[in-house]
Amino acid sequence: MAINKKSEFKPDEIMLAEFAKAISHPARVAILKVVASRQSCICGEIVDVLPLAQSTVSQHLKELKEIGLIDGTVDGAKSCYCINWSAFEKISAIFKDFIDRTQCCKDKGCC
Amino acid sequence: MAINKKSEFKPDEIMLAEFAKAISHPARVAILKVVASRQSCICGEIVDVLPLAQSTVSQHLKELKEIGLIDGTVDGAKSCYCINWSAFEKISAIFKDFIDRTQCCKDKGCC
DNA sequence: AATATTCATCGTATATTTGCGATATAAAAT
DNA sequence: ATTTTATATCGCAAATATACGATGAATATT
Repeated sequence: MAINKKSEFKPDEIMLAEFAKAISHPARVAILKVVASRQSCICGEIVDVLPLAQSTVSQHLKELKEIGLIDGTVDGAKSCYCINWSAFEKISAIFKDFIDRTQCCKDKGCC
Repeated sequence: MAINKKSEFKPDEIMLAEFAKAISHPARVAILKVVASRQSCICGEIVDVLPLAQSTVSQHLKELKEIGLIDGTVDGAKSCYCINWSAFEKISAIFKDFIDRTQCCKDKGCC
């Protein structure tokens, strides 16, 4: 590949693609659902309900944390994760905006 | 990796992840925007506005076609692409449903 | 008929992702 | 003090994704 062309696109296109990538693996979708439904939970609880090794789950958690969708705080020997709701809302808005703007092309025949 | 664990997740989690993957690259986001804004357009027009080689664009178009987001029809020597609106709406609904269901965890403290 | 245009596909190189076991670290329990 | 528990990180292997040039097939132009 040699060169990474991603940076040559528009900032909003890059941002949307990055957020989409964050939920582009069923494990991360599942993790978000578990964390959201329990308000907060420790890593071990997530490992228990996923068909993945602890180290793999930890890696997915790290990715979700890096994109900002979840927060992780150390609680003794445990790590407690929860949804970062303000980030979640911002990302949701970007998704909905993309959908609406695209949809508008169908309805109005313009953009 | 040896084993692909994706299939061990729930169907709706797999579906959401697949759709997210379809827009997880800025090139594909850009392609969708171009195709939608012009109602339909030929491959060459997309190549003209993207910083990618023709073969690379063709590959991204193929991915979008495989997930169903766009339709492609041969028009002489040219290939004409357009948004598959019914697929787009279905996918939009899946995204919005995920967002709403997650959001509900914040508001109601349950799921 | 010969040439040019348009585009999909193939082959290839490189980068990234996915997944796991092993290990390290820190806290908790014994 | 030792052992157990919880989790992050490292190192590795395999799978996927990204990107391009070359080629082929089909249509269009000359």
